Amino acid sequence: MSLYQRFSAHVADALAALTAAGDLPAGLDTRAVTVEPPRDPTHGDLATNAAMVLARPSGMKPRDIAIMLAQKLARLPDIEAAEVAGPGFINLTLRPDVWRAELRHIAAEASDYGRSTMGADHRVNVEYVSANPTGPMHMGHCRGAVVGDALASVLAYAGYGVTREYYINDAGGQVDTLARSAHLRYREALGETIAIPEGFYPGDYLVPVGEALARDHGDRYVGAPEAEWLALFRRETVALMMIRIREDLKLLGIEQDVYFSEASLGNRVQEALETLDAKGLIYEGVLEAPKGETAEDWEPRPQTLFRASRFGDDSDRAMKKSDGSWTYFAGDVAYHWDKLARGYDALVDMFGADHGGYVKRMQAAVKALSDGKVPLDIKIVQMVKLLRAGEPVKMSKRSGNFVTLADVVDEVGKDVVRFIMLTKRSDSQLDFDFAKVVEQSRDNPVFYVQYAHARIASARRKAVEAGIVLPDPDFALLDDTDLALVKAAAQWPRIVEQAAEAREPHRIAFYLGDLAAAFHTHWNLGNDDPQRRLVLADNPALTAARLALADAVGQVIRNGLSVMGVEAANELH
RNA sequence: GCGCCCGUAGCUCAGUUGGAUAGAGCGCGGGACUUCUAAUCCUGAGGCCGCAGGUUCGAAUCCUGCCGGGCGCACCA
Repeated sequence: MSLYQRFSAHVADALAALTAAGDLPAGLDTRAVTVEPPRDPTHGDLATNAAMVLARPSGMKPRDIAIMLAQKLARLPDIEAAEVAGPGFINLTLRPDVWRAELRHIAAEASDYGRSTMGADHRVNVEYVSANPTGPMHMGHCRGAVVGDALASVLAYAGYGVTREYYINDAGGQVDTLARSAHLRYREALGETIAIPEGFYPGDYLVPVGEALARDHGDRYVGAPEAEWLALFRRETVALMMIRIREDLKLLGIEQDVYFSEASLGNRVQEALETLDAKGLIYEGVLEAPKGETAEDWEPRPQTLFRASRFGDDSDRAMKKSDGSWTYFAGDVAYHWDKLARGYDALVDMFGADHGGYVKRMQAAVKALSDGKVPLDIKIVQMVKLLRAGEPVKMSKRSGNFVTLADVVDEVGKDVVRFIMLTKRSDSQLDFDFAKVVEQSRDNPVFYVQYAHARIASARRKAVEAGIVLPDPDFALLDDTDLALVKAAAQWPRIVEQAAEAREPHRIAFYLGDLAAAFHTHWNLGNDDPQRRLVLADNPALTAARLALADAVGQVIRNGLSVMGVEAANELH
């Protein structure tokens, strides 16, 4: 039980006692009662809004409730002061020993400090990346990959059962184009001089694919009609591309649990359609022409439609094209139907910004298929603008000349890429400047956090080098200035729960920045006052206590970084 | 025309899901330090939270309507 949960329970107990004594009416709804650290630290360590929330339903004045509640809370041994403030807040100041105990708690829990049970008994499927297997990973995929992966980690850390999943779009026309492009490279590998026509994939990455195909099949398919090789080339090329993609993802430390092939859906598409049909949600019809800009080639066509508009979408959506073949959407419906069948309590999809228009129909489908029981949360990930010392990096998709994920990881490192991708809310645009992200300065949050961790490690090294014999730490030696650091570290369990609840992993990065700042501030006190330094050669007892304090901060930084998929450094170069 | 996202300090962004006097970094003003706990630090100024209403004890946060920016708008994936 975290510190916050403990005091939450104290407040609940106090309210129950007041109710039992007849000071509060029975049956009050206390769900809106919160116990949180106030924004302004001068207001104490914790504050509760209980009196204000309960004023109306109890027909009492907030201050009257607050005074009664504060008196009860003030009697608790862990609480130094309980004061009524403002419109009816109760500000709680905890005894310093509470923070000393928390310090022991951090040390004891170590890498588990901050883990939560909030997600126990809940299984969540997080689908991310899901890049088309038509080329290696480039930077466009990178952010969704990192954010999705970190989100999955946050949820796991918060106790959810998490499946990390990748949907392979290996069934559409793009994959045929890929197979044809690979066939060209195959002929090239056998000695032909080829020209790559417009509309084919021109990238060099298909050269080794062509070589592999040539190795495996000889010249059997050189002059053969497409029907003889297309399916084979499609399958083998996709398989090779997926190997490549998984290697790329591994460079970022990402390994997903399930790689789900669209092509493997088979008759599940039909089954999903029938499931919807049984609910009366499928019909043959003609969609209205889109308003506004008149599409030049629009004409009314009868299609098999899903009544998405009943579930909040703007329009009904086609499951089958006018020629009777499945739409991409139909496959995705079947895929989500499959996920539902696997028994998840919640689904999360990461979408690129350009797929924003797809959100409502997907949610409509899941709502329809699960009878509204399983929420589908779709997170939109905005573009990353690549810069080099302030100048935009030029990319041309046509020539196949894009910045690959592998190149970027190679240049700046996995940890930098991952951290930077989490330094902003995922639905806002992000600048990624190759120069800035490796800069060693206060401006660079990666460095700033790593530097704090490295300083902590170096302080202990220094104590050892100085030959200081450290006794067991006695936290009674720590004063309020030291304990302020514990308060910052003790926020971690809350941050985990908030990030999981909001499904916003960037909160971890922001928190670590704050925690690092608190540590650096504490460290800097030693500049003016040598007695405030962590390592004091003439005071082994205080050194031991301060180093243990620093270790606790280091532990929390490590825990946070590990959720982000970033390694903590013990020294920087 | 419709839908979604966004609008917070000069700039880049946070903002504990409705809490108290709205925060951080950069930049700007002032100061400290000639060092190794300075790969800086302290401090100050800077705000109509796009605008106008509404909901309530209380709104940057929720609702409505405008204004401004981005994205998407039948069979592609």
